[in-house]
Amino acid sequence: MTSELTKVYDHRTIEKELYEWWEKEGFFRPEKSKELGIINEKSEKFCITIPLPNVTGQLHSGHALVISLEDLMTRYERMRQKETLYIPGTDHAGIATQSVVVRELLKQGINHKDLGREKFVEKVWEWKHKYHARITEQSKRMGISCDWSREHFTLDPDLSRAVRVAFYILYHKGLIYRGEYMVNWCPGRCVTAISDLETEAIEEQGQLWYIKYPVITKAWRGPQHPWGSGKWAQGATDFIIVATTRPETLLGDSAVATIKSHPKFAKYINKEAVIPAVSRLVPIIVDPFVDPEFGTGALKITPAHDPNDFEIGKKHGLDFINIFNETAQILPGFVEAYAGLDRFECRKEILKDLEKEGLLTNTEPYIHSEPHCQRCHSTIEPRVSVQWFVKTKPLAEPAMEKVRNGETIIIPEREQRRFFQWMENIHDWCISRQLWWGHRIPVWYCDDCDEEICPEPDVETVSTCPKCSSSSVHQDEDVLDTWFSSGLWPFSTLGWPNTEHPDYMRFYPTDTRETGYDILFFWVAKEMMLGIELTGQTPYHTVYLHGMIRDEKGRKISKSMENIDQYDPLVIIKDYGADSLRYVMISNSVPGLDTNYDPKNIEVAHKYCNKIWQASRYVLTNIASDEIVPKIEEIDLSKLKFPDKWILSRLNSLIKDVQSYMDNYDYLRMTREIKSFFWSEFCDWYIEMSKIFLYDENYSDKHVQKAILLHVLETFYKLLHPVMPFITEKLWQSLPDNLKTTPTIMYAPWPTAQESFIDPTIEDSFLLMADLVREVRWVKHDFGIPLKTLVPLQISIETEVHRELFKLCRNELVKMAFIDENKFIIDKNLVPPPHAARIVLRGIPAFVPLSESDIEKHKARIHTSLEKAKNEAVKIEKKLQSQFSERAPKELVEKERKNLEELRIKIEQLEDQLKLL
RNA sequence: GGGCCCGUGGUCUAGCUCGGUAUGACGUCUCCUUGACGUGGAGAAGGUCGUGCGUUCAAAUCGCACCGGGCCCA
Repeated sequence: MTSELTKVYDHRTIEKELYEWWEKEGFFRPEKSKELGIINEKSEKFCITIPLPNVTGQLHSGHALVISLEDLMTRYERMRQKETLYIPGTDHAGIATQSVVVRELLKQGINHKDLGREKFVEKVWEWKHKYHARITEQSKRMGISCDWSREHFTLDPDLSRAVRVAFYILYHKGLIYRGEYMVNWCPGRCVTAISDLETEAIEEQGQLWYIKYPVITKAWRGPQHPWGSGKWAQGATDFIIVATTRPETLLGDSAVATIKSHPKFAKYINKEAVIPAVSRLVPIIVDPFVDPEFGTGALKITPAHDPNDFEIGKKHGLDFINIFNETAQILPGFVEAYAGLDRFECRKEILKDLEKEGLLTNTEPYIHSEPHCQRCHSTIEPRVSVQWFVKTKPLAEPAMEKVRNGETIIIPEREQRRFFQWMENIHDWCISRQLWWGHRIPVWYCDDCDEEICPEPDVETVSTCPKCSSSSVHQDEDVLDTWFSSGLWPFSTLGWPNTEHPDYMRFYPTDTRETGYDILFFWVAKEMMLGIELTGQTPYHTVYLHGMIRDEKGRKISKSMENIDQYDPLVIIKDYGADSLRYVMISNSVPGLDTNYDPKNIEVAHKYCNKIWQASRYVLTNIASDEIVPKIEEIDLSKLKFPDKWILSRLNSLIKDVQSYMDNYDYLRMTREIKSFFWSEFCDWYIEMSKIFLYDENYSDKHVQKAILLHVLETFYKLLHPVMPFITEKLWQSLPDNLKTTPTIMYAPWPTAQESFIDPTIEDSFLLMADLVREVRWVKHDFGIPLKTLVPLQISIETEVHRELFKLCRNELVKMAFIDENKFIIDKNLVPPPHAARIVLRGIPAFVPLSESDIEKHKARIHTSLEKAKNEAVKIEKKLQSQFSERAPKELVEKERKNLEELRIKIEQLEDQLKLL
């Protein structure tokens, strides 16, 4: 075996090469583990599908977290000898991709509408091909162990067929319908309907305008002069005043509403008001929706342009008057002067004219929240239009049931409450989008008899109407919401609708959905609803929701930030390596909570890598290339030395703890404990103690320590592998061949604890020794004695237990504290020698006899610990004097008493020492 | 308007379900060129756990109110 490890850890020389090797060997494919005999027919399986990224996107901190967590889960389960499949893929991202391409074309002076649908879609495909490789390449840099041979794209033929089948089934069950409803319309760049979830409410400083609408009376039968003449309302005597934030919509008003008991306006109920500008006569109605406290207690009703008014309009059978074209410009036919104006320009004009006509009574500032398009940030224009919807209520109930009965659990638990809240108040899901990029709605219409046709999924196109045989039929122009195809992801990627597909039979339902809490409703809810409806099963048993990655101050990370590079995963990987990035992601994330990513942490992780590297170098350089070191199972346990027993005890405790953390998704503690074991126990103590034996020319059983060094390393690599796949694989590969039973650490069996190695007495003895070593070193420090100068030590033992503990660690104590072995005395009731430094540990007095020298430092230190002990004692005394002693559990009181007793002994001994000095 | 989350040494962070001497890291300070590592080793200092009231023998943890930051829904 060779130990050709470079002097310093350098991720650049290992990561890329290893990934290529893994991929080339096909280790990510479940078939490979079968071939190698790692798993068999009886093995359990584990399957997870990636939260599909946008095909034209690029790796950002969110993806880095996703991949870190999911690959951790995947590699862990794979090492647990499960047949493991992690499915990658990408999403066509309808609106996002289309708008990017539209913009790009515009830069070239091409309007996509001029290009036409077919040509445009071709262009988008070109774009897709160009960028598809990017996110894939970047994911690979993270070390993702997914099966690339099973990669999917939502617009590929098989997944498109899944969409057709899903639509067909839901349509014919009546779960998909077409209807005229008010939708969120983006009149900006997107020019399409979008779902509630695609909007975001932004608080804005707006205005509330008070507008007088004249009321028809016997004396005044309506305007006699044209709008804008200044005399439009001349002669009117009665007015109803409405307050609005959107005066331009009055062009589409079809009623004015108030409440029955309105002090001023009640008398106008059932009369008619005249809408300014358009001179339309509309009824004055009563509706409980009107809030008497708000504005004037009267509302203008614009059923076609406000969601509340839409409901009121339907209830009262009002006219739905659309005043805008698709980009929210005023249509002709209302007031010619306004035709073609943008909604905000029109607002200005109309206000000017209202003023002129004396109809604007008041203006006040008003903060209100308005929905904006998440993509292009335009103000949403509510619009009545014909759209396709999924009936969600019948789908939501079974999904909630699965969560209620625990078939699917959501982590963390409070997200479950959020899930229910949303599902209980779910609205029908608008699935049509006025785009060209996506799955075209598989419905045709007959131009002659208006028949609506949703043919069998494999019918490519409909050319004749089945009802009237007309050949004049056309397909719906719209495409489906991207989340419709994403909602099928956990099963469409496994071969559905072919339920005989081997992947579907083996891996469905999948095991885990890992994603951000921000898309619980966008996506997880839809996967659950569609999955249960279409496959009869919940698509996964666990939903793990992670938080958002923010900067170290908790701010959102955005491209426009200063120093954005230090948050860019690609830059981080280049400079520090994927292992370090993954470590930071995993060791700082708590389910459901946002993570503040502090660039400093990446340095810490990188140092950790180097430490791992260096410790491995120590071990490997101590083993000759032709040396055969036995495995742990092969060594004679009676030859184990104290440090060996101790580290094996610690290692097995660690394995146990890690297992429990993994079971509870507590990755923070898992990584923390592995690191502290490795650094503070294995490196700081075991490796140091191993030198006692390895560097002793008279010691002939060095193979024992070597075997243990290798065993601990090997186990440690395995425990850490799911977190840091590259460095662990690299170092694991450099271990002697007889230790390895698999070609890659990816398949090496996950460690299980061997209880028989866990020995509390040994651990206790170690702690005693470590404390004493520390104290002796302090004494040397205080008296200016070089660390390696041997000093005498006398320990006064009172109990057999202590004698036993010291007996165990005697040799190591002498070596680690640099004690003069000839002057090392452990005995009962030792009398303190003159001029000795005294050490107090657990009430065991120990002395380091010294010649008289500078003792001030030592005195000062004793004073400090005396103070500390006294303060502590006072605290406990107070506690014991309170009702604590009567009411607290006996064990606790007892424990405190014992603490106090020990402190008192300590104080006494320290005081003695001060006197002696 | 309704709901949720967060507020812990200079900085970031765990703990809060289920109350019992506050976790880890960075930074700071002291000492150490020890044959894997100075990207290292040995130590130290630093916290009224946002504020107030309450429950309790005991509150970072439970309850209420308030302040500050964020998110979601209407």
